Amino acid sequence: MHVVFNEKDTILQGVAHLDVALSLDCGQAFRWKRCEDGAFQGVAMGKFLRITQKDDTVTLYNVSKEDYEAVWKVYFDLDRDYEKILSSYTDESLVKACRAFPGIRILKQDEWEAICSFIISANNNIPRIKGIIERLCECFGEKLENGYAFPSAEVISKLTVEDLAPIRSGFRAKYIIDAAQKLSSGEVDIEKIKHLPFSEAKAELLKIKGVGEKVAQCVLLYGFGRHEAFPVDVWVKRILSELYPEGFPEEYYETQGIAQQYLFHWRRSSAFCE
DNA sequence: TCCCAGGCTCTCT
DNA sequence: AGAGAGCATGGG
Repeated sequence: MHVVFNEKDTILQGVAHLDVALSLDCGQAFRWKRCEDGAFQGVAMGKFLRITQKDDTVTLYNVSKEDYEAVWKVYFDLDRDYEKILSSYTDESLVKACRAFPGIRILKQDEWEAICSFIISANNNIPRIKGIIERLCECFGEKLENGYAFPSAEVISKLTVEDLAPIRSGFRAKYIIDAAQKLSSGEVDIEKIKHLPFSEAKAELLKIKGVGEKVAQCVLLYGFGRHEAFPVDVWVKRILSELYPEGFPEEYYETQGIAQQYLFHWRRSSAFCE
């Protein structure tokens, strides 16, 4: 991959294993919108981004070299060798899933945003998750030039369940507030979690109300970049019972979160029945 | 009207 | 330890 910085934009040429649309809209992040012209726009890491892709050329508009290096290169996981990872998958179903939707990358999202987003995801569907998060940002996030930042844990920690009524998150409101309070008080420490072994990191997240096994796995995968995390929702549960009744192959442990994302998207799509 | 959704908490065995 | 009810909301 070749990266070009012109006066305004950052352009990636010869990109391999990156499908921007698929990665931004496969159920791991909830704040991206597809524009009528096919571009994607959204806010992540406190910054607005407009991004387009044509074949193996990706353009990040109004992105400086500094922002690319510090933010978006990390967010899109561009330093990881997906060719190497995907080619290590020899399992028949997994190969099918990867071939059906090549280019999905595991986004490295903000840790707090991932915690909050996946608390909201509990017993919920993706369109409604997006709506709740959008209202959360519009009501309590900092206004940017384009859109709103994700509100900080500090801001949310001072709110009540009644304050959150406008976002219509239902029974999850009390969990959002509990998470914000535990994070802003330091009872749950993101910096500490980053350096803990997997099971201990998960145990820290489980201290938050509304965070159970599945949400914790999602947070570790999408917020902390822990690719050994393996979230099991209803779709992955179907995959496991249908295709891996003896359990998911252990040989893929280190990257099983990536495998899981391909399988999740494949099982939800019509391609699965073909 | 019913069922389902990237589940969790609480309670009862 | 494991099973089951209840939970807010809205789309199909």
